[in-house]
Amino acid sequence: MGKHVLLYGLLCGILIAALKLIEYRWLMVEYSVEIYGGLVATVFACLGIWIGLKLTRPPRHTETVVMREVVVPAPANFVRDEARLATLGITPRELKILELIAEGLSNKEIAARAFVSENTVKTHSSRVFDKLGARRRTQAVQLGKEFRLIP
Amino acid sequence: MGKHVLLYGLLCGILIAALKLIEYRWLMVEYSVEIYGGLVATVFACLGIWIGLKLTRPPRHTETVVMREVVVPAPANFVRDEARLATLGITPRELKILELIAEGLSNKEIAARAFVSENTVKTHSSRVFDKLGARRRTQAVQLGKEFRLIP
DNA sequence: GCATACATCATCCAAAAGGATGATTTTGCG
DNA sequence: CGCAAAATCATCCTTTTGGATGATGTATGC
Repeated sequence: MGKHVLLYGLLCGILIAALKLIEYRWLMVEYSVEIYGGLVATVFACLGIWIGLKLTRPPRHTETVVMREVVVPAPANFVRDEARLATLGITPRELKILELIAEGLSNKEIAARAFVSENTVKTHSSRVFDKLGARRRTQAVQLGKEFRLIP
Repeated sequence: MGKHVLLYGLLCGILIAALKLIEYRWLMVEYSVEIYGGLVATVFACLGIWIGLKLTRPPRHTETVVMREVVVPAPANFVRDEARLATLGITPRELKILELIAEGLSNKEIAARAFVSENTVKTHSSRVFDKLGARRRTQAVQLGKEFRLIP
């Protein structure tokens, strides 16, 4: 900011000098005042715009640490779309796996939690991906939420 | 915007009239040119600042509404938790990547959509995983939603 | 001028995920 | 009982993802 003020001062100085010069040369000429005024007006308008822009540029990192604990908008009113579930032909086990995937668990963790082998988890997830038309687990989660199969 | 231009024109008109008046009254007085110039400079500088501020003020409704057939579980009233974003130190770019991950895109697809290399996407995602405390992208999405960083 | 933050890209390596396929066991139902 | 759907597990192979680290360029702040 200090640099800007300095620059501003310098510019003003140069301007004043320039104006003095113009003044001495053109003061006698007709319409000199109008030209002079116009010049001053233009230059200062530009300068003003520049300053305005500088002033409003927000500082990059003004850490306004305001802790604000907000309860997550829990999907309390979640109702599973059983119809869609049926039309897609997704089995209960596959849905369970999808839910666990949505919780951000790895296949290994899901296997541990569901008391099955990791291979089984992979089979279920592959099937559910097929049925959802997903190619990745993140996509499966996205689609699962869209279809209201998982909260 | 049109309103602003009109207002600007009107102001200029009034100003010119005022200047004419001043001119006729004070042109004879000594130092009149200096005073005149100073006045013009001040007024136009203020005007410039005002215009600069107007220009940088983000317009209220720049967002182009694009209809999407995807009707996700109505996050109609989603408000990003900027405070949390700041405390976690997640940068805009990282947030963008997180959003694209949540849409179920692969790193390659994200790279294509964000016009960067896949390596860059991986860097951003790694950073955002670190900051979120996630080990997988599904987990990152889950946490991102919990923290209200993404819809 | 120098330190910092941010964004960008790269390389190497390991772990996880995904696709294809086949086999075995459970379970529900006519 | 016998069948079919569902669930379970495995193997092989490819792709994706994640971790660690370093380099470069560009702003910005002090």
